[in-house]
Amino acid sequence: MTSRPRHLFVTTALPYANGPFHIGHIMEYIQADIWVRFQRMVGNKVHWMGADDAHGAPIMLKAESEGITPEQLVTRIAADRPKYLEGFHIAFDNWHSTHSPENTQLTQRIFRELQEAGLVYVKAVEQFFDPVKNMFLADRYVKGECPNCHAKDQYGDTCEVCSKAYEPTDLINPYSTLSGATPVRRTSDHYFVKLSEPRCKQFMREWLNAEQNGKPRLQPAVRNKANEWLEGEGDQALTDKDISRDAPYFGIPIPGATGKYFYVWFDAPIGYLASLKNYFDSGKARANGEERSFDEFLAAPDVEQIHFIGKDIIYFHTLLWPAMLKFAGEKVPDNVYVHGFITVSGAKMSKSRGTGISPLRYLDVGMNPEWLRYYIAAKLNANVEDIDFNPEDFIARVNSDLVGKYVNIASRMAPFIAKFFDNRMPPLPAGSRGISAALEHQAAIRAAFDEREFGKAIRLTMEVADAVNAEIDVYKPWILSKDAANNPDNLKKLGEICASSMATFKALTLFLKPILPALAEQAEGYLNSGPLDWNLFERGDAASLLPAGHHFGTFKPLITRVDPKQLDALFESANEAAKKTAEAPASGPGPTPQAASAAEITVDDFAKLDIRIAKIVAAETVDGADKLLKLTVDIGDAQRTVFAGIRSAYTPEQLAGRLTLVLANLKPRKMKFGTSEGMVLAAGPGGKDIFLLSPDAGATPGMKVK
RNA sequence: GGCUAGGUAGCUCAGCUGGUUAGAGCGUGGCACUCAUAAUGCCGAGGUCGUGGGUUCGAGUCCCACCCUAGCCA
Repeated sequence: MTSRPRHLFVTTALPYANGPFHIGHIMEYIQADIWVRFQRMVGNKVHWMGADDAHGAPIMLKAESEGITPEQLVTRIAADRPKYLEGFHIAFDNWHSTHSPENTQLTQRIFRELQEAGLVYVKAVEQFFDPVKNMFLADRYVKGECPNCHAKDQYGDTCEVCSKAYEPTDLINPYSTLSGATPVRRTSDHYFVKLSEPRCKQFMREWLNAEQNGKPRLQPAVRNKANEWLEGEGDQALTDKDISRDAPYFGIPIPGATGKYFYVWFDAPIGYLASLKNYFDSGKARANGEERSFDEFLAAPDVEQIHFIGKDIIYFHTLLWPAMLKFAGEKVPDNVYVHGFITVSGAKMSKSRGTGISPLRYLDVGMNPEWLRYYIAAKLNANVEDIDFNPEDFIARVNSDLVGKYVNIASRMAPFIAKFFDNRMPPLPAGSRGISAALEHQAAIRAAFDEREFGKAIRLTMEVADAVNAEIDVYKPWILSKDAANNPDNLKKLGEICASSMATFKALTLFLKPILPALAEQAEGYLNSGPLDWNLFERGDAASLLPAGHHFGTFKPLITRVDPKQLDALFESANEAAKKTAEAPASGPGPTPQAASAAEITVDDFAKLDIRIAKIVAAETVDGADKLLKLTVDIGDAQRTVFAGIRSAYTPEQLAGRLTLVLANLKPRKMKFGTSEGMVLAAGPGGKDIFLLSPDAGATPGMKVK
């Protein structure tokens, strides 16, 4: 507050425009949104840009399979974005697209500047070419037999069976996954950025290890990782980056090179700048108080350029992107803040297993977006760590902290204030545990927000809330209120605890405001305070928090508790949605839902499934899991333990001794209760309607299904 | 395989540059209270800080090895 405001150009990773947001995107946005709101509350100027990452072969192919143009696909996906962003109170200043005139212009400009800097060269590359689709094939579109262990149907980069890495051209009997055709080798000129050049490496070395505002610009884990890539030797050495793709490709044309396009990862980060340019050109920046032009702003030394990203794209943001900007003569990024992934109940997100949480479903089942914001904030810190969404933990955390501790303070004081003090602020007592705690912690809370240690900010905030609740218990206002009407001493004491509680409540509202903007706004309504910001603590004394005589608004319940049933609904619908996508993957307007079936696979794909007749030797319930049964199955040559989510439809007694089908080569999965070594096959929508498959008479355990 | 990080109470996590009986919240057991959205307060149980070595007067905190988890190897 005393220093000049910082000017922050903030971005979050551009979501790939071939699908809707998932919980991972939302987590990143929530992290950045909290940070951005906090920065605004301490008086800094923030410009937060988002955009769709629209280019690349996957989008082109997906559009083609739906019979629409890539532009139509991208437009359709983009149309859904506001639902999510508004739904979770994500306050971007601008949302744009990499498929835009701004991005074309900037990308081509940066490319030319890199050329002039002597960092671009052309080299012939031999690659597989699909003679049917008439296009070059990226590694993931080529499959064949592993040259090392001879496993069939391995991708063009590494073998999933023996983990051997190789070139796609090493595959035996390769085929295109797009057409099935045998690809031919063909040579084409590609453009490369010379990252391996000494001055380039020297720059990256300096950039990676530099300090920013007296602190390392990168988190230590990120810096270590990037340094490792940068300093690698031999076959680990940093290689030049291939930045071109041949037509057909959905992307930005390379100037002066017919039939060549920029690889999507070249123009994607430039999309940050394109969104910023669009923000300036459309007048939004000016409306947001920024008087400079786009070019002035981008080059200004006082503007900090900060990227929030996930740990999967560290390479691009800490090596390629800074180097691109540097040698194009642009200002380089100041910070890259990296976060981990979000898991659900310890399992990695997986649409096919239905463990992911759909953000839209979350809103549809009526859950409060601020619950999720709070929960995620409580788990976030500045490290590159994965965080886990645990349903029980979620309920406990939200209900206990937000309802039981924070909102409860206003809720338990409001009636007294209305009844005994004409809904006005009584005079503060000399000492107050709550206010002291708030004043003591406010600087640390502020620092924690700035450092993205949101979990720490919340811990400290809850300490303040605990202090007030304990203080209320000492005063016992419910006893004071009994004769306060004709006992001046008790009336005074009642006033003290009301005043202390409400002043602290105001501070707590401020602390939580970056995380809970809508709730804070309601609380501000009751506090009749106007929008709170960190100026509240400028004077640092208790009396300035909330002056005596201040008139409060009408108290209304601020937030409801989480109902466990809502979480059940969330996961049920997630499971149903997952089943639907499993049945009709990316089919768009094709067959009707009832007729929907899975995408076509080959006999070879089917052969990968080791489905066997199995005898259920034993079945038992699992303590602590009301959906699971623990089954011991005989699959011929072995007995396996399998956990099956069929308890809603079967009792252990119904199962013991019967035959069924088991997928025996499913990767074993560790669960809270043990390891599940296979999957029992069943059909049905769920609940009581789950139907286990059975073989006809005569089948014996171990027989393979084929 | 190499590398990067992490493994602290049932659960989720704090523990700064090594220093007295290792902390919090949730959950759990008991008590108190009833103003409040069955909210709140107090007391208690619960950890050989992944394992094994080492350095040190002293290590969850430093070093080595190993095990497990996650991720990266573009």
